[in-house]
Amino acid sequence: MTDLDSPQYNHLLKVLPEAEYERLLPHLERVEMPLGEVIYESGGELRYVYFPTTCIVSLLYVMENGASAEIAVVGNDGIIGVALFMGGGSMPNRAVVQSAGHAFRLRGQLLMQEFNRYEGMLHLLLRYTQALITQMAQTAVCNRHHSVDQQLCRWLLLSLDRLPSNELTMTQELIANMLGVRREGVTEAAGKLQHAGLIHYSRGKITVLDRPGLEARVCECYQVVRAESDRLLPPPEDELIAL
Amino acid sequence: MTDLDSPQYNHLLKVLPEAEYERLLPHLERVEMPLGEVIYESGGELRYVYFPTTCIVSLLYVMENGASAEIAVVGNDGIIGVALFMGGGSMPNRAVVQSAGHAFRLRGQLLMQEFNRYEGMLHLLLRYTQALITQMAQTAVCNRHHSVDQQLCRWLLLSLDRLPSNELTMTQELIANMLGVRREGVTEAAGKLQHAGLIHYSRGKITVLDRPGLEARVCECYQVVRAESDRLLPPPEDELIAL
DNA sequence: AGGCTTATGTGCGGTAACGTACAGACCTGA
DNA sequence: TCAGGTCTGTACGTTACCGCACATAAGCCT
Repeated sequence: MTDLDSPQYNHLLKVLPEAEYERLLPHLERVEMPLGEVIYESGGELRYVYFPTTCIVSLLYVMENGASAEIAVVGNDGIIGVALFMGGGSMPNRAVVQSAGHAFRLRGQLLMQEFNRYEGMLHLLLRYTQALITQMAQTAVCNRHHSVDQQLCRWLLLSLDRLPSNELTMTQELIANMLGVRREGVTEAAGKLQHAGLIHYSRGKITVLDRPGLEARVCECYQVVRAESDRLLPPPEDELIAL
Repeated sequence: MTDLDSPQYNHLLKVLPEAEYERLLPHLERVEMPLGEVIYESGGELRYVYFPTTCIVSLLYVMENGASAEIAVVGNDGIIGVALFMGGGSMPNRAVVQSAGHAFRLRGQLLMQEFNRYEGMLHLLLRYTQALITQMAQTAVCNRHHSVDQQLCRWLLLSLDRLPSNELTMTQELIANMLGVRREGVTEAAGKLQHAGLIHYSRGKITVLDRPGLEARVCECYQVVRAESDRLLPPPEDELIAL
């Protein structure tokens, strides 16, 4: 397994052709990503893009009345700031650190140079964006058709996939914001999972005890997203054992 | 206003640089798009991309149990087959003709040549994809937080924006499939709108009588999608009067 | 005209999630 | 050790939507 502190703990940086990675390396700046930090505000300018390594970032949409919903989640499998190379200039949603850790950031201009000049970066980023689109679409479907219980399982598994351990720091209140449901709804759903022995949590720490158990309860949405991501961006070989 | 039968009735083809459009023109094949036709099946291969002119195509996700939900809608503002140039190869969802009409199709290989060789096409398509992403994200939020009434307004307005007339051929049953709700729910919501004098419908024909009235009832989601689309891809000048 | 199909309207009980309110548990720091 | 904040558990009435069942109505074919 790649070192947790290396930029290559991020999958995109890892699978980038050697030459392109070497060019970027001197410009990658390791930054702390504390819980709750807002990386981008909706409509804000895109100075930097971020390659998460040990953190997880949520793409949130916040509505006029303050209600919110998570649209997608990005960890060491991806990049924050897709709108930059898509040509949008600004993000249409907010990006918030959902799980503290680190990321490597890169000036937008530098990424664009690489994106415009060399095929490797372009194709890689576009493939990742395609996976991100799948995740968003699946979120829409899940919001419509599945219960809070199922969505909680999906959310836990998606987070787990992006973390080195089986423990996450996250209050039920925050999870509720992500899922766009009431805090009490999460309490109830989480209570069931705890009762079934699948997780253990206390005051903002959730430990997953039985991952297969979660997978048995989750709706199809999780597997769809997972399968499409794996198809588009095969995980680094040294992680295949963990599957 | 551009001729309904011209490829340039499609906005993307219209704003494409002259030289690139000329190159594509001989390869654009006008095809009939009958109501209900499945353009792509989920997971299918992408032989052609489609530039709708007078038709509307829905991107649908169909679940294991048969329930469905519309993720986005594409008309003369866009292109069907984004996954091709994103590198996915296959679509993760189904594309169905939601309103009959015509489109121009192009072999995937030809689009890719243009995409890889000339900047105009690449940047244009990426910007459109960014708008599509916004639409998907907003669909996810709308599914979570808004009532069937509001969603119906949004859906009608999005469809209306992509049609030359104010009449659409669409049963309540089909609308229900798109929104992922019960047919009876649509009946009720549509009844309210009809009662308020905003629309008139009978047996699969819906006529919008009072567009501003719909806009007054719709949730913020519609305007967000509309604004972002206009920002990323300004509509052709000869349509600006209609705003 | 008559019968079939398809589209729409309506009503009723069931349920999942909501809004609100509050109580207990735990953690931290004075 | 006590106070105050944060996190979690629980309870209750309300609402929106669901699932089903059935009635009505409009078009279509022979």
